[in-house]
Amino acid sequence: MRATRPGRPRGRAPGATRDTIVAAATREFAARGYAGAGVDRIARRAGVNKAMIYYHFASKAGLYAAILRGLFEPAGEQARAIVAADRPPEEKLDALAAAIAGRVFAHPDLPPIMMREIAEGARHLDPQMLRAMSGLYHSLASVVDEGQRSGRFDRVDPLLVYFTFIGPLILFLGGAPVRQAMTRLKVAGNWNCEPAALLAHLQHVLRRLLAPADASRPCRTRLRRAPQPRRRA
Amino acid sequence: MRATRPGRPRGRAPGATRDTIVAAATREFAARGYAGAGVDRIARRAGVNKAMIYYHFASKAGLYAAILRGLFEPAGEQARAIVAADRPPEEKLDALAAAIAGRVFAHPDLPPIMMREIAEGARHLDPQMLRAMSGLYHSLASVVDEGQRSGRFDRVDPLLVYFTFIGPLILFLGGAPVRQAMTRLKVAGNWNCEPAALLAHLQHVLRRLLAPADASRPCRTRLRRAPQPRRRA
DNA sequence: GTCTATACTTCGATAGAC
DNA sequence: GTCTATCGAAGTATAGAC
Repeated sequence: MRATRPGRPRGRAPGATRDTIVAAATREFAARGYAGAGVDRIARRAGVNKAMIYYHFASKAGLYAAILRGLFEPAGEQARAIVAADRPPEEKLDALAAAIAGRVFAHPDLPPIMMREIAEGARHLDPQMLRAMSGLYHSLASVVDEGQRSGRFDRVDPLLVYFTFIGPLILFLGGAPVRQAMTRLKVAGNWNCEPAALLAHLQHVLRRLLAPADASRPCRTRLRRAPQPRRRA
Repeated sequence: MRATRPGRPRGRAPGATRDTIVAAATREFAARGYAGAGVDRIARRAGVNKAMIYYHFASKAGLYAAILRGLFEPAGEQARAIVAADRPPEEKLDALAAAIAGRVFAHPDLPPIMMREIAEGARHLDPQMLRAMSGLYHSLASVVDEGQRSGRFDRVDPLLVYFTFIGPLILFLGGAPVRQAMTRLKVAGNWNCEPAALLAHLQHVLRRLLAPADASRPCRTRLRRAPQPRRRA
């Protein structure tokens, strides 16, 4: 462990400048998107000279990629550990949901960044990062599959299960500023709830969704192969 | 009905230039966001001179606002009509889901634009448009409330019901390009399903979520007032 | 209504002193 | 590692002819 060098501006420890930049840039990218973010603004936010950003990260794109790596990559390992555990699928599902949600709660910048990255067709994501993102889905899918094979879960397309969980999670948390604006507008009484309540709700939804069906009602949500109906490439 | 004037470039009907610009700009904004979109690129996409955009819309911001108005405002009326109908709440809920989903299916540019606007904290949305957006929620909330009062629906926070529906819808449809990229990467077997299957799934989720609970199990997802746990203003 | 040419600004990136 | 100064590209917007 090295001590802070006295001669350094603001008395920063080695490597601290880099971290400061990453933190500031994460917030800037989350708030304004890749195109909307300004290197000048990031530097001002971080209290760092703009040239330092290029010294450490070579380019705006390099900085952005470094941030995405740090946000997405660690998530997969945690998920894999949960899947590998020796527990009933119901518990694994709850644990998986809690782990993913906990990660997002801890990183409020993640939802806006993910929403934008999705909206942009993952333009800034290299194959490696795409794999990292899909790993989360595969973890959940394998738990769902496990439960379905043993007859403890109803048959529902794992992809739809995944989006049923991740969709509300991301949109709700990323939408907090909008809901605040609506609350200020007196447009509704209560436009928010605690993170813990959101997680409990999503776990509840998954349990009800995957509860074995009554024999009488056929399941309508089966996996289907489909042509792309969208016009954009 | 006026005929096309022969002297006009490309033989456009009056008002057609404006519509052409709107169509091209919608795709550009959906693909690259407000900041990322270029007036030059929009003009090129539309096959129109850049000056015409300023002639019709005064500014990039004006063009964007016009597009948002056209996308968001008509949605609310359809929803209100469904709520007002004399039908059991289960059917209203299904109809509401179908109407909202149908609108999004018909406008593939809507999900990316909404995701970005949410991520940006609705920076480009004026109070009027915020009200238009919240109207959709209020319609669904009143149906949920109706069903809960009559004991046909389980007690779940309407806000969470709303996000449980809209979250997967937006994220799944907006994420189609990303899933295509993942399919190309051979990262998973099937990363897609038909719109109709998605709608059926979401209706199924809502039905199961709102099905009256067994008397034995207490409902954990109640509405709560909460302080803002997020650091961004 | 349409087009050309251009003014003005912002922004990513670099050179070079310290 | 840090800072100042600046270049060049890209982008929004306008003036003015037709």
